[in-house]
Amino acid sequence: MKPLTDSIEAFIKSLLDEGQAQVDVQRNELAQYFRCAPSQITYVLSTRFTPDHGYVIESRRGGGGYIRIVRLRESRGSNLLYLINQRIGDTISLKDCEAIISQLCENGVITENEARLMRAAVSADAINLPVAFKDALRAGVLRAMLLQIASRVEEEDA
Amino acid sequence: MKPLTDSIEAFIKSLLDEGQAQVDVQRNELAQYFRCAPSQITYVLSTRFTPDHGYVIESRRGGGGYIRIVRLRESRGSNLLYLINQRIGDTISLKDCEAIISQLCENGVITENEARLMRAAVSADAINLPVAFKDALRAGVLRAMLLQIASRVEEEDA
DNA sequence: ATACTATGAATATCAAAGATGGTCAAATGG
DNA sequence: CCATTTGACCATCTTTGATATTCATAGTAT
Repeated sequence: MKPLTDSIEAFIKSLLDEGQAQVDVQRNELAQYFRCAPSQITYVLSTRFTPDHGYVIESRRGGGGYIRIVRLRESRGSNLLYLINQRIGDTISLKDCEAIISQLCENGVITENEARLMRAAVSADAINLPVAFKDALRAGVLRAMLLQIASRVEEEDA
Repeated sequence: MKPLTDSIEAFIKSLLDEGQAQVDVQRNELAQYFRCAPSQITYVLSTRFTPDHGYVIESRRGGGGYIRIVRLRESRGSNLLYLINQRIGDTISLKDCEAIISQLCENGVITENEARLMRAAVSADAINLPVAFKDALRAGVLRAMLLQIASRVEEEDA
């Protein structure tokens, strides 16, 4: 008996294979379709659709709520997925951050203004914590921003 | 099923997009149009048209009553300084951050992509700390980014 | 005329109900 | 032991309805 997890995973991926970079699903609806507990859906998403696997999840509760599964784009030139999953660990220094941000800017992945914003967000001023925690916090902030960049739809560019 | 709130919000914004800085509506009339309880209108206004979002509401009860939605168009510099020096204190909630970021985007101070980056930087995921500290850290990160934006104002003003 | 009152026409408030998704630990199964 | 599956409980967002408040106007008493 193949576990449900695999079917649910395959089903979601089939939705994404229709060319879209993202799909919205309703947790309860999906759960009903597969006759399983709603938390099963959460389980599949949290084990098979992580940034590690090249996806991010956003969701909204309440009436009209949804879960959005976004496929991260393969970065051209700059290896965003590598940066997110390997390069940044639990902590990262300010210097390393700046190197990464500058590189993204030079490769045209982000604009000069976006680079400035990112530098500000990871700066020592922004992160007002004991030194021991700064690098950990910085890792989280940088990763979140890189995930955002990786989920941008491929289009305009500057 | 998209929630009514979103449609009502969009409708009001479309009214404002016709060049006017303000628009008067009648709560009951709007509610009838959307086939919802009048208090639904109040709900939308109080959650999506706050001063942080860049709007103020005035209203009058009784015969000939109305609700006036005024869009604030601040000069960029002064609004930024207000946000940096007054609005953001030692702590700020995620919701308030998001309102402020949306407002900057709607007023053309930042691009859509920059807004996304900023939201990512202050998101719950980015700031991996005990709840008690999140809001304090967030204030630092947002302030640092706003300072960065303020420092570019001179150059590209139209 | 002036002041007061009654009435109807709006909006405000607030709590409850409804509609989602999230979390976590326990049960289950290979 | 590890991955899956479930269920009870929680958090958040939307929608509604009952009740309170405010305002304009018409009517009434003096």
